[in-house]
Formats: sequence, structure tokens, C-alpha cells
Amino acid sequence: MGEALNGLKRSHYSGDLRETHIGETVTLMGWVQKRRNLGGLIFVDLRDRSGICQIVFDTAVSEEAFTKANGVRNEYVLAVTGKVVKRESVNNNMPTGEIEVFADSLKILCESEVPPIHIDDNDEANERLRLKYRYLDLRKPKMQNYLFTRHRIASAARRFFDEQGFVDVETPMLTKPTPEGARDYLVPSRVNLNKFYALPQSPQLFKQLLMVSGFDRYYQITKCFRDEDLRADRQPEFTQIDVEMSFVDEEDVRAINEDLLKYIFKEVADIDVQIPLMKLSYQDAMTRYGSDKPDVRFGFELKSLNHIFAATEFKVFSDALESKGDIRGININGYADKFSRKDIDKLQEYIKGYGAKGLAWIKFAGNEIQSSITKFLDESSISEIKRIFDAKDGDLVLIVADKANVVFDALGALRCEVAKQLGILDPKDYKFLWVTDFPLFEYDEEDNRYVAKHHPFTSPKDEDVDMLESDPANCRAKAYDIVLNGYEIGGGSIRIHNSAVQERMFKALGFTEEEANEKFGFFIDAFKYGAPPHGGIAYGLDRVTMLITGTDNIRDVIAFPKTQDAKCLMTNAPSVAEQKQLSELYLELTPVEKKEI
RNA sequence: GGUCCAGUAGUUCAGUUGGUUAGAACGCUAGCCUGUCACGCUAGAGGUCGACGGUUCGAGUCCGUUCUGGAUCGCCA
Repeated sequence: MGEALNGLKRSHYSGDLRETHIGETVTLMGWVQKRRNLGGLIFVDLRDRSGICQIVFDTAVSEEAFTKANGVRNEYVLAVTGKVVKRESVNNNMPTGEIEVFADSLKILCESEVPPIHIDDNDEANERLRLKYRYLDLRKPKMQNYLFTRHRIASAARRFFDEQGFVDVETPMLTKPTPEGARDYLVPSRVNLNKFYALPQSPQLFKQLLMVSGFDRYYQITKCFRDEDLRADRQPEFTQIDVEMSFVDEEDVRAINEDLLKYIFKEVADIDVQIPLMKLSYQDAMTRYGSDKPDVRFGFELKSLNHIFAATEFKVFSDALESKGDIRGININGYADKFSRKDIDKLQEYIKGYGAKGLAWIKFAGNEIQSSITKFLDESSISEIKRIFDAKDGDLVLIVADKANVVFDALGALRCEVAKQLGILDPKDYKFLWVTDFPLFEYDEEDNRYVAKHHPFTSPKDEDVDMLESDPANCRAKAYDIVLNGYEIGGGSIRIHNSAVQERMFKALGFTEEEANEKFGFFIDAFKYGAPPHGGIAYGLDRVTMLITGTDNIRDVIAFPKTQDAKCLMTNAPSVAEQKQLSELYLELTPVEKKEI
């Protein structure tokens, strides 16, 4: 049983006390981080969200408080009143190390069982346990700092948008399932039996309709839901900073977003972002980095070697070229000695995960080379490779031959993996870039049709509009992603605001007029009544927070995240629905077929 | 759906070629201790080795299945 506050008020946070407070009588409230009982003297480290302050219990000051303090254990919740004094022995390892509080009185507000995880930044308890006891895990200063930073980012964004005349408008959480794109989370409706809402994958359609309504500038920091598989940087529910503007083109959207990023990074992390940001077309990003979200903190750029091996007798290479594939390589310049054959074998295994069948390599040392493909390299091809990569002593060239997309994927991933292994990635180095001129479509092998790469409302480039029909594969979009250190932190586009173009777009996607009307009728209608040119962007707040805090795990920056199976280990969601609830919804469950043994 | 990694005390881990009663550190409990801050000293409690099955005279260790968590490919307009 804990004692009541009885009107007692906290005067300070523990971590805020300094030498300037010496002589003051203060009341602190918080959790016991640590008790050190020396017999006639008890020290208690009292923790709250601001930090830790040492409390001293001494019979000479208060017999009663001392006796009570004797029974105190870790994570007990205390209220302590006492005098701030200069410490006899200063602890330079803590911000409050110059002072301590001599306790006159102590209230034990709540006792605690021995916690299953140690409340300490250095605690490396299994994540399973941390997620089950998330409320304890979140007591750790590091975890609290992640969420404080997240708050500061959201708060800075709001300040920025407010100053720029953006209106925060809420859009529905219960909305219409979207046929294109990710899987929806479905929500049954009791008052509309056998009908379903979907949770929004993004407020896309609503924010565009707000532009049609004339709100001109909109933003919202809101949850989005996608029923897809999770990753280290992907959760099924995540938070988007969503933005839309009217009477703008690509450069206008990018310009204001550069100001936004500059503002946020300055406010939150005191980082000066140099604007305008670097810009790279999708095409260039792919050919130079093998990725549409390249990490440009380091080089190792891709180079084509097709012409060198045009007449090669090396079957792997000639096969790749014959089937209209590609041979490309990267130069891990200066690090040849860091990679043994065994290491390179491991890199080969790594890229097999991306569909590559093998990895050829060349090490340069003086006039000598070592290579897995020595017998297929003559003098002229060696010197040409040297020229292309500007290869010098101590360089290592890694080469992949395959279908073009496999080569890009494999080398794009490989250059990042190598950089990671070399430890040359500085998390404090923030390299932003815009990736622009995305293709409007990509071909879906399964469905045998073109699908929108971004979404079906993305505007084609003005000069590419007529390619909607004639050459969809090469039609470019007014779409742009904002990329930071290899992460896509946001993406957006200028939207189609002209119903005729929208119709042509639907046609290109293979929708009949009826299908388009059924799926997006309300949306198509809206654009018949005067839609302004408009466009916007959406950021992944979780990812931005990850990058600013320097963690590589999105769960760290979400208070109550899901596991890889989209479960919450603390609440045990999702769980079985009660029969009563199902009956009310007229839902029946089909038993899941067990795998045969 | 595929591939890979991990699971031993409350926690983090060690555990050799399959061999006696499964260890350490931290934490926890009790006692002593007035300047500790990784407090110290003494004593003690604490284990279905994730689960099930198999091989074996004998399994934490080998094999199979399965559960849980993680990384990743596919997927994520």
C-alpha cells in the first residue's frame, strides 16, 4: 500500500537540480533507480524523466525517513522532501553530480515488485521481454529520449506549417477499401451488415479533395495502416506527416519541403541542412547507385562493363549479355586488403539473396591483378576496367552479370553492405537528396498489366502525356522521393487535376470506365467541378525519427510497436473475437486448415 | 510464401568429443557496514536447458517437428 500525496506538490524535477539550488528545500517525486545502504547512511538515486538525483538518508537529519528508506527497493515510487546541499564527494559522471538532497521526509507512494528487466540504458534484455513489459522498457532514459525527439520533430513540423499557412484537417480512419496498392485492414460495420470499411493506407484521396474544396494548403500528422509484412523500418501502423498544396508544380513543393527539413533538423538536432538539396533522376539513381533510394554518403558507384565483355568467352558474362542483361561493377577503392577470398565469398552469398548467381572480383596491386576471372581478362580489357573505375593499387572491383534489375538490386545492396562492413557510415552525416522523374508505371508480371508506380493520381510529365498510350513503359511522372542516408523518408507528386488526363491514366492502367467509376467515382466526379493544379508529399515520421536519433530499428521510436508478425506482445493483440461480437456482425469464421504432417 | 540467425537461473551469457550433482556475472533475500555512486563484506535462495518426438546405456549437446523473437527476399500504389 502506498501513501497518499495529501496535497504534497513536486517543486523540481530530479535531473534539473544544480549548484544554484544549494540551500533550497525541494520536493522530488520519482522512481528508485538504485539504493545503496551503507549501514548508518542510505543513498537513493531518484529518477524521473529529467534524470537522476542522489538523495541521502541520515539518522541525524530524520530518523523516521531513514527507517523508511531502509525498506525501499528498486522502482519504488517516492516523494522526497529535503535540502539541496553541496556533495562531499562530487560525481562528475552525472549532470547533478555536484549536489545531493538530504531527506527530511519520505513518502513511499507505491511499491514495486522486482522488475523483469533492468531499467538501464545498457540493459540488453531480449526484445521479446522488452516488448511484453514495454511500459518498463520506456522508463529507460534512452527510450524516453527517442519519444521526446519524436515529439520535438512533430512539434517543429506543426510550427513550420502553421507559420506557412497550412491547415491541419483530420481525415477519416474508417474509409473505403483501396483496390490498388497495399493490403487494407478491413473493419466490419454492424449497422451495415456484411459491409466493410478499410483503415486508410494514407489520406491521399481526402487531401486531394481538400484541394478541390479550396483549402489551398493542408497538413496532417496521422496514422496510416498497411497489412503487409514488417521490416526493421516498417510497421503495419505508422505515422505520416502528410502535406498537400494547390497551384504548385514540382519545384514549388520541393522548395517548401526543403525549408521544412532545414527547419526541423535545425530545431531538433542543431543540424544545418544545406539547401537546395541534391537532385538525381530515377534513371541516374539506378545507373549510378543501383537503387532509387541511394545512400550517397559514400561512392562505390556502379559502372557498366558491357562493352568490355562483349566478346568474352566467359559463359556467365556472355549469357547475361545475350539475354539483354547487364554486366556492372563497383570499385571498393582502397579497401582491397580488407576483403579476403573468404570475405568475398560471403559477399557473394549476400547478393545471392537478391537473385544474383555469382560475384566476380578483381584486386589491383601494382601492375599485378588478382581476380576470379583472370583467364578471361586480356591486357586491353584490364586497362579499360582500370580506366572506367579509375582503379589504383589497393582497389577491389566487384562485378555482377545478370538481368538488369538483378544487377542493380545486387550491386545497390552490395555497395551498402560493404560500406557497413567497413564501418565508414557516419550516422551523424546527413546526406539528403531528391530522386525525381520516376517512371509513371511499372509492369506487373503477375497481372500482366501496367500498374502505377506511385499511385493512379500521379501526373505524367507534361512532355510525356502522350506516351500514356504510345509508350507507357517510358512515361515519366511528376513524382519525387526525399531520400536520406539510404532511407526513403518521404515521397510525393504533382497530381492529375484534369479529368481527361485522369481518364487516360485509368485506361492505361487497364480499368474500364465502369471499373474506374465504381472504384473512384466520387473522386472522378469531384474533379469535374474545378480542381486546382495541386501536389504534395508525405513523410514517414517514424523513419525521420529513426535517422535523427540514430537508431536502426523503427520499434525504438514507436511507443507501443508490433512484432514482425504484427502482434503486440504487451496486449496480445490481435486476439480471437468473442462469438457475441461475431454474431452481431453476422460474421462466421472458416477454420484455418492445419498443415498436413 | 522462401532463406538465415537466436532461445540454458529474474536478466545477460559460458557450457569442450554426448558422460558425475548444469556454471559465472548482475539481480534477488538475510545479516554487517556513516560518503557510496558498478558501494563493500558474509551467507543463501533461484533451472521442465522454449516445447514435443527420436537416436543412445546416457542428450543442454546429435536428428526431426514445432513454438517464440529477430534479419532479409518476395510484398510494401
